Amino acid sequence: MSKPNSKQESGGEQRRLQMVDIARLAGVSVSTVSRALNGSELVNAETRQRVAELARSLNYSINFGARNLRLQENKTVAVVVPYDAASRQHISDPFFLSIVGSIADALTDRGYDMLLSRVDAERLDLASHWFDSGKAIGIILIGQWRHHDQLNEMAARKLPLVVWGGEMPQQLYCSVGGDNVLGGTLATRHLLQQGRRRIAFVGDANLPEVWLRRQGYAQALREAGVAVDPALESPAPFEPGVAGDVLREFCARVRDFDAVVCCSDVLALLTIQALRAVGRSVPGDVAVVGYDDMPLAAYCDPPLTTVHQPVAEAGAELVEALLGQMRGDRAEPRTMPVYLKLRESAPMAGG
Amino acid sequence: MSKPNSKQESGGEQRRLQMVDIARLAGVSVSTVSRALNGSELVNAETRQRVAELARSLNYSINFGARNLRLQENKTVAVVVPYDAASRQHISDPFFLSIVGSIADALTDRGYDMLLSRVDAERLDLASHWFDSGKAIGIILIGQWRHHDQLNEMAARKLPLVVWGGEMPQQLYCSVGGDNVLGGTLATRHLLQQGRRRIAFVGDANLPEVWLRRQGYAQALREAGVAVDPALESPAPFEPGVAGDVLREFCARVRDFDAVVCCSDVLALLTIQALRAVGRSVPGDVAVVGYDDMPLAAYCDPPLTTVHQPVAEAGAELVEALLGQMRGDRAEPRTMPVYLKLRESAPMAGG
DNA sequence: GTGAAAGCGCTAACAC
DNA sequence: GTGTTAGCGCTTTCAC
Repeated sequence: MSKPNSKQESGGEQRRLQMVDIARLAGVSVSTVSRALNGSELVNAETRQRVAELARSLNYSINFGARNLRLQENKTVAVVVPYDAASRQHISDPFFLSIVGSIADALTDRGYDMLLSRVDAERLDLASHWFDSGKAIGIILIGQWRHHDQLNEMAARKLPLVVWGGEMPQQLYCSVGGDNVLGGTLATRHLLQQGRRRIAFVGDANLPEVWLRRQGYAQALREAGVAVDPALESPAPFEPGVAGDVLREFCARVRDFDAVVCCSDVLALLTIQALRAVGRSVPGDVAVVGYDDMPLAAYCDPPLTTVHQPVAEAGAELVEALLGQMRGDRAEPRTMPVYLKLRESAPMAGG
Repeated sequence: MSKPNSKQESGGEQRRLQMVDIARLAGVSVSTVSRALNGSELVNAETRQRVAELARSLNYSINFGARNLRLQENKTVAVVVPYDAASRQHISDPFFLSIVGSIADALTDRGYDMLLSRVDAERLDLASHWFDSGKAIGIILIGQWRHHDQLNEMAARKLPLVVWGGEMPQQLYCSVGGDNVLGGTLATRHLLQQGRRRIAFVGDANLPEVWLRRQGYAQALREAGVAVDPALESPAPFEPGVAGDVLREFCARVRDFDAVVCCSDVLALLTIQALRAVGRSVPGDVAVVGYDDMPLAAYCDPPLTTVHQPVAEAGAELVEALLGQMRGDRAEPRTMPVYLKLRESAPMAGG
């Protein structure tokens, strides 16, 4: 036997209404209620109407747990944001947060629910839990971080998975992302056009997206006949705390550069602060290009020239890729266009 | 009869493992597997071990839908972010996004899952759907917006609900928020101390939090013997697009003020832009205080003096309030301390 | 210590 | 057109 619900209903706790209650009140069977509420043609229009009204007036809504169990279906997608376990940083980069918002919209539009969670960036594979436990029918992971390998394993397990990030060689999983190589190229080419020649690069190239952006950066330099100088690279991570330290040290030690390509707007802001701390002006002494074009980029000091990422479209694209995958489509990685947004930190008229 | 699962397993789709599979492989019954996996003392230690290992090696995780249905329990909380239906803006204010991150952490720490969704700010009551449908055991709503009344109704229905926002007169629901009156007072008092006398107020006082902040603002002015001048109030909403227009118009029309208290950091940035557009400097001509102390506030131009909200603690506080409520505690509103973070936009040494 | 069986709230054959 | 019934994957009494 079993009576999980048998504990006395305490105080004002409202017992959740169920179909049997509606059925009793409407004087029909539960099947009829079920059919009526699902708009089945099988049930008399008058009955259907009556049941629907009763349910609405009683504020009844169906128990989705039960429904999903019975139907073997689920309309929940897990969105997972990795975090740095070492620093235990909160989800805070405005770009990631914007992407999450965009996904929320896209899922809502398609009638899906969104389960938001975090996972240790060193154990991306743990995200599979959401699928294995049946809590979600698929997973959207925000960023590849350092574990391309884990992602490939997950894909090999046939996990419905889409990752925001760049397309890498030997990639089994489906990724959706901005065109990182192009972004790196656009940023660098713009600086070169303004007459800058000693261009630094800020970002941790262990991350696939950064690695791709650096390719674009190197390629633009080569096109212009400028040598790539490893001394001008600062592997700052995305976490603002650590990054600030790294950049202060870098700007204090290295001074022979006149421009910087940064891999996020937050990094650009931190770079600008570090430069000012050592008495260099932006864009006068050093032109700075950011990445992401976060909503606040236009209101910074100076307003940031930055590579615009298609955040608004990203949500829809990620969701479509996931749903497509579950319909059995080939999980082709997708790369979305990016463009350079010109503002003051690296203006048109060379500084 | 029923065979919802009968559709031929297509291609590589992995069928989800269930207890019966583990049971068969372990040569025991499902009951034993269930007990073993739940660490029941009733089952032989050796068997328990064996089953646990088998399950792990097969990547089995329990089906929570079924478990919850059977146990009449659910560890999912709905977090709902209202949006402006007119402008259909994305969730974008960094402050709200930070709060969501903070809640995500707090829920994870306590073993709860988070369902994130949006709701039309004019129909906050629709958030009750998550509870009514059994998808969530409680609701955390980010902001009261204009519908104190709807929130009261929801509370009257005994909905497990906690709202981020200010404590208002005749409030039936449980709110958790920063001390808005104090925030308004601190900001205003600081400006007065720097010798400013014509202090503008930017924010839509139809929103409870803004209304409370304005009380603090007015109170500080009165303390100092300065008259409150309605001409110095600009009811800019939180949406950056609309707010930008409102503020540009305001700054073009009204010029006899030397300081501004803004109800968010984003509004502060927009105000600074609008002031510059009409040739006024910050903090030289006008000192500006923001609200929220968003992560980027320190990196703006100029770095923002702002009222720091306890974002990191907010998540835990909201979650505790919700869980407490479900344990039957009185749903007392909670007000958390705030403080003024001094930076350049309204510095100490009067300007 | 373990298994058989009932039932959580719902849907969909299958009867009538 | 509507009711009866089985069963989705799990937990737990009850029997052994």
